[in-house]
Amino acid sequence: MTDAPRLDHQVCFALYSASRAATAVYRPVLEELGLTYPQYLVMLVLWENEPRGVKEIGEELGLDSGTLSPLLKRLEALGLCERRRSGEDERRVAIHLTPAGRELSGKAGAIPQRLAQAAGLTAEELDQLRHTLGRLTAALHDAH
Amino acid sequence: MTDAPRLDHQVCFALYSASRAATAVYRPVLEELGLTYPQYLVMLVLWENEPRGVKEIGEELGLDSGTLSPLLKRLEALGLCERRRSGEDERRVAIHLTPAGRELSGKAGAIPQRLAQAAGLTAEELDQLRHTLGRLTAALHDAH
DNA sequence: CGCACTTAAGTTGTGCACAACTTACTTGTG
DNA sequence: CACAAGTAAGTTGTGCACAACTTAAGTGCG
Repeated sequence: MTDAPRLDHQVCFALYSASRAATAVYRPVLEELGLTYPQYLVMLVLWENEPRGVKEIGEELGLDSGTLSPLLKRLEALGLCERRRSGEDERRVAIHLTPAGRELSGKAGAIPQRLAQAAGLTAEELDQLRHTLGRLTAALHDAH
Repeated sequence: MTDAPRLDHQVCFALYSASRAATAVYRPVLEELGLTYPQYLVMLVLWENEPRGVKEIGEELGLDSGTLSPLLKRLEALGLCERRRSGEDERRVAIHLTPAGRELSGKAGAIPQRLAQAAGLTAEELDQLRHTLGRLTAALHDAH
């Protein structure tokens, strides 16, 4: 057996480690806002455009209702959003931001710079990394 | 506000997405072995060298006893390892592989190639990605 | 020696991920 | 219209991650 299989494992482990390290950098900053990283991602989606259905949010983030339903209830309990049954389609739940939820966007503006500062990579390297990861994720999804 | 902060967020999200997509590719293969991805990582550490203390395994993988203690109990329940209190230092628990645990290494040998096939990247790109992720993870850890 | 300090592992509690399932609503087809 | 099929959201159960804490064993200094 060559060492090639070993290398591939390390790519997967490298992704797993880097992802956890990145969210660990975000954690103390997000804690000031009272958000977890997945909650922050949902807020980013809503800040971009709202109201949104649970399924739409899930498609943006690659999460299903099993993850999002309880998460959205927690955001509602924090007073950041409201869940309203759609009138046209009673199956849908439209997620609306509250004024407090909209306001949080301002406080969150400076957050992403923390990662850039902590990353130890140049802007070009970060850009290339993002691009490679995007291609990788798409290919992995195609592989089911 | 420029769009630079936005980009940085996307790097973090790209890591998060790629990591989940990669473990999703591993999942059905590991399911045949009855392992989850974190359990597989622990087995990789043990296949390399055993017995190991819980703390040593944790240092290799960046996990603490809060994660590893229950995980190791599940591996023990699967009959893959044994947890024995060390004689010299009664605080330590040495994790030994069972014959079944050692045998699983053979079945697991072909696993990492699946990711390579599904990745849609060249070997050089994977190698460079691994290297960049390693630098990134180290820098993020330095930033506490 | 005695006792504070440190360390290894485990426990508890919260919040994701994800599979599998349920419920309720909508849509398409005869 | 009726009803099978499809769809949106929620529920249940398992297994990580991680913070905060506990327990028990080793270490070092006065």
